[in-house]
Amino acid sequence: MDRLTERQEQLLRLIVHEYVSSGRAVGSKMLVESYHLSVSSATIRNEMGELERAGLIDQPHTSAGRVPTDRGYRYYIERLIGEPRLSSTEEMMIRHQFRQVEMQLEGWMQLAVTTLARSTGNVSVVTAPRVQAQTARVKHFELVGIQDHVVLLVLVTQESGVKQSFLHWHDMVTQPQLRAISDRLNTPFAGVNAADAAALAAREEGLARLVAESIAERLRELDTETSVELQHAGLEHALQQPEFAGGQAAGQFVELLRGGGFLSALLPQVQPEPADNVQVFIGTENIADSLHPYGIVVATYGVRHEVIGLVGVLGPRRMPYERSIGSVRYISGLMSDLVGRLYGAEPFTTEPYTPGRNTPDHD
Amino acid sequence: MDRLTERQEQLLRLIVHEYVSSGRAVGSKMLVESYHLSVSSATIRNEMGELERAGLIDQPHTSAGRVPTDRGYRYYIERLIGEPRLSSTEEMMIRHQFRQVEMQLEGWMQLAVTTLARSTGNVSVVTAPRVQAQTARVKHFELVGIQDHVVLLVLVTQESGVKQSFLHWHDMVTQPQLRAISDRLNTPFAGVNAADAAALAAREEGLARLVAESIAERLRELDTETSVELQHAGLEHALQQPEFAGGQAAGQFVELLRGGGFLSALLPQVQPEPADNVQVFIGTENIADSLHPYGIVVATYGVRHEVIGLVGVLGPRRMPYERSIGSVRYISGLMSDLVGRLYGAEPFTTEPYTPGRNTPDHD
DNA sequence: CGTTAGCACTCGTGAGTTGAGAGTGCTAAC
DNA sequence: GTTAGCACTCTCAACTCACGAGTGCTAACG
Repeated sequence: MDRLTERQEQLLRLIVHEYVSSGRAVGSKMLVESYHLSVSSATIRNEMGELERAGLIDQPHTSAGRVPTDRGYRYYIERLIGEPRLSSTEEMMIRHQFRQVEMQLEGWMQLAVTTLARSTGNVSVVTAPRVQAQTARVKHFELVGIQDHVVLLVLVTQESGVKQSFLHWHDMVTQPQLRAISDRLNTPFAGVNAADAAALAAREEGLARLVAESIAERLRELDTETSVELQHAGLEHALQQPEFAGGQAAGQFVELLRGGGFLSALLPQVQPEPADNVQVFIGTENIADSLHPYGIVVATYGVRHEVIGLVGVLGPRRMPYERSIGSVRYISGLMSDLVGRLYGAEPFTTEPYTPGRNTPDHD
Repeated sequence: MDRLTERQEQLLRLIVHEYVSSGRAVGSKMLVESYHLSVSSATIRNEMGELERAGLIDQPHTSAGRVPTDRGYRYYIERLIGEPRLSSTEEMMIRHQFRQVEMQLEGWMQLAVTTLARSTGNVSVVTAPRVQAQTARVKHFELVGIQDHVVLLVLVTQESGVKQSFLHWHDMVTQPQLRAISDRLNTPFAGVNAADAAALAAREEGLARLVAESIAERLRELDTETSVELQHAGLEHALQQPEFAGGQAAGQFVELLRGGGFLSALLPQVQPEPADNVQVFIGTENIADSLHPYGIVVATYGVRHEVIGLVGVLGPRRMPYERSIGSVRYISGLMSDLVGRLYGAEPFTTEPYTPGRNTPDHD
């Protein structure tokens, strides 16, 4: 499509703004009046005709106002809003809240998702950062007796992942016994991957074998893990939107979000790198049909090539993209920074993480 | 209120059934026709007048049919449905599903909540069983080096609770160093409660002090822990209900459920013991105003006096109480049984857990 | 040639209107 | 105690209808 004239762009901007905030199709006369434009409504109509021919806006029916199309939103985002940022006071307030919470991933995620929901008035989602290493390798494991027949296995991998599971053993288990196994096996298991661990397990007997097998099992899980946990917040906002008035649409939306279909539909179209790169998918731009009714603003966060999580905003196609992009960018930068501090100082880091321009560099 | 006549009870039963399934106020003529009653609609009207005078049913407006009041539902539950059970094939299918899942609390809870939601067509909730001991005492702790400056503390209490937290230390930490601390402190800390732990911590220095303080902190958390996690499922069902048509009501509902206000509103009115005792709260019977619009069917599950969790169904006042009670009772019995197996064989158990009559005793 | 006033036309929306239907209570007869 | 009949009430869905917001087109204007 060719570049629009200055005035057409201005017009498109107004239409998007007005439609997003009011939810009703916007007409020429109303636009002239409420924005005190210096041209008549007839001129606006002519220009609107242009925009419609360019496929940027659409009318739901004759004699209704115009509504932005997916392409219209796209043009708006690409060329009309630049790189939106939150106001500095807002950034400060968010930063301040993050400083309150202790140095724990859980808390950060929780805070990120609620902040984002509040800031955008839409549903926000976040996933835990996932280590990108192809194969998990043992760093260290520990056995803790919980009950006579129950043992807790805590497995720490070289990728800084911690995984725990309960083992049930038919005989009584004592702490010294566990200590002995742990002492004997930790050395041969160091640096071992799932396949190796399974091989090692085959040579063991009794409880030690159960432990070794369980380690192999956990490693396999870490390698093949696809079920990333999705946290979300702000569902109550979305349900207020007229788009979800009928129980039908609302039900589908909730199902998508909670049933887990959302992530698997979204992930294929998200570029994992570079982090903090905000990506927007509007309506039919989404690959998966199930996402067509929605607008999505996401960014990945984390340490380059190593740990990557997802943070984003989900709502009806009619959503405040400018604000959402700004918020997602800032939150993702913040999360990258925090995760970088947690993982960044590690020896296995090969490339240092460079904070993006939206990352707070002083506090 | 005095006992109703046989026919009045039958009538109330029909009204409840009809209203719950149709959602529309039920009138005399319609009742006579669709249930082929052997009396005329006029007689029904007279009887309905009685029921209305007794406060069991109500008409939303003149010339509308009747709708059960909270007291009407209460009467229905107390005297008209006995002790509802699921069909044996249904119980079998549920039991079968539980057998598929591994011996892990997480999985059980997940399964319980989804099964209950599907079975009742409403929102279901479940909390993890919480140990009832007044003061948590250390059984054993373990330190695992995660990174140079990060240590994972795994604390096991005598009540079989496992709690973990990350410690950040300004200097580099090695595994032998951790081993030394763990060896030295595990003995004096055995059986210690929060206050004692804090006292012991005061005598330590450096990293050991950090560890000891963190243990004391965790114990204190276990003692005062009020924020029980609530899992829920079946939100999509509830949103289909006409009661939640407007975004307003739906938003409040979601907020209640996810904002955590629900549990703190519910808990004060739930009797924790005995387990598997199904309790029903209808509309204004709920103490908290925020719960007035809803009907709630809950039971506690777990081991007597020791570990207690909550499982239940939440929906609009118009909900299938009979079915919900049956489902909740069965699921709670199942969960009690499972938790009993996990905790029951423990030495700290003083009274053996006796499975209720709804507990599967053969499999 | 861009802009604008005027005009004819479309069509969704919301406010009334209206009739059908479902409901009720009451009364008198069975 | 039951029921047929009746007068009455009130919701609901359908229908009409005028309004207004919107459009595109055309002709005139600077």
